[in-house]
Amino acid sequence: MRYLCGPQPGDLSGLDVDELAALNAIGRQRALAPGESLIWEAEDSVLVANVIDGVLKLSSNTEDGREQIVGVVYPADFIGRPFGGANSHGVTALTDARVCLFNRRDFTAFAAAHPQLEHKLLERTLGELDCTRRWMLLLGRKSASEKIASFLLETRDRLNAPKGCEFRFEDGPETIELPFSRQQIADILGLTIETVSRQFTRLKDAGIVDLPSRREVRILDSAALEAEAG
Amino acid sequence: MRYLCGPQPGDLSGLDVDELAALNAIGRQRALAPGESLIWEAEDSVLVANVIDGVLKLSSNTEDGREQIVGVVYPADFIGRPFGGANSHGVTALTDARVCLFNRRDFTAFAAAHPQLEHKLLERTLGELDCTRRWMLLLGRKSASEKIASFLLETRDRLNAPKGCEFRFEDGPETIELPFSRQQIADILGLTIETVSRQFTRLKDAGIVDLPSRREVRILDSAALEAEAG
DNA sequence: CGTGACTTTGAGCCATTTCAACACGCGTGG
DNA sequence: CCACGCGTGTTGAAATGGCTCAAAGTCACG
Repeated sequence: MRYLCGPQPGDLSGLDVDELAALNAIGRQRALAPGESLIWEAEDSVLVANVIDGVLKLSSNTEDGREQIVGVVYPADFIGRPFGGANSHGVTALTDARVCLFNRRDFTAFAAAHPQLEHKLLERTLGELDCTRRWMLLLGRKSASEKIASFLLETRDRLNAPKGCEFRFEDGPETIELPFSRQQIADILGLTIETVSRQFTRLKDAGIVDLPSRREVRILDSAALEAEAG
Repeated sequence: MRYLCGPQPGDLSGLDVDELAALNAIGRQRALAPGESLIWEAEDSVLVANVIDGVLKLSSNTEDGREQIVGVVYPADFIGRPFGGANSHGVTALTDARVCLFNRRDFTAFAAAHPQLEHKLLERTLGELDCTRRWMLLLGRKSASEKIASFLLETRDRLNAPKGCEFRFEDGPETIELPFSRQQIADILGLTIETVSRQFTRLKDAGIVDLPSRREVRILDSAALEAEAG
């Protein structure tokens, strides 16, 4: 069960090599430091971007400052609204990141010339919609412990996503390096930072995970985690 | 602010009339009674459907029976996974409904022949993704009273969606006819049925709404509702 | 080392859930 | 026409999971 959205079957890497090169040619690259936001400037300025490297969050906020992270994007993911309306979510780098920006005019023209791209984008977007909807079950109906367990499993799978074709026959204790602070985990799961912290120490005390450092989690008993995930 | 997803700018009604007719020709119509589910049968059987009439829910469930409604679809909305993977959510009629079903083979062929359709579908899907993400803020971060207020405003807007081009200059007390039971409202908002009920009577006691019957809500003070929506 | 940001831990509280009883509306059948 | 039963909704009282507030602990970095 995957929630946070990663490379889908309709990954853009499925594009022709020369198409990809052409696409990159019309974009300009930009580096982001952790905490830095991509602001969608003027109307016909930057509207779409492709993540080259790093991890970014999409977030939604209430007027009084509460935040909900509504998506986490990894390399090869697309962000932005290719067509139509104003952009609706903040986009902020969680790690050092590089993105490739396109302005609307160029991107629209490119899409028109390459129906293949639109098709891939559609497949990708449908996949993300599915992921996002699954995540709603977690937000609306799961307890704190279920949320944490689901989150850890999800993040492990996401970070282990096959980059090449390495298969992983052995899955003993795996250490995952979280690109998130406790506060960000709380904002992903709809919890408070204290609850996240308490759940982590509970899992550690139960021998289900080990916490070598603030940003590392070593899963010792993934069966137990899966049982907790609900 | 709109959450539940309705006709987007990329509404399929933007298709040519003859294209729409051709699309309808390759589908078969099916009627559903309230509570009846659309099951996605064999691999290359029904995979996509277009809502003609009625209201349906998309829902996600935990193994132990908790449910979260992850989307509500109205006439002219599309449901299903046009390409790739297994369908991930249950689809159940909330009212009497009619849908137009397509099997994958036909639909894929049609899409290939009509790039316009894919484009519209992409716009539509991007819009739904935005709506769904906004809904996550509600699920993860809002209190029961904020959820209820948001829900009522959202449902009012959705049910009042312009069918023709009638503008509504006067917006005095409006009665909305909910296509949802209390339990379904709870499953949309990630609450219990009791909490939903209590919030409704609180709003009634405060003079913000009137409740002529179980399925009707008359909004008396929409400003107050908006203030509560967070 | 010292400073500041982040994290953990504790204690009390409160919103929502849980559990349980009751009310309403409506169709069926006596 | 009324009695009955059943699904649905409401109301109450008690329990509780997660939140809030507060303080102490860690770590990275100058």
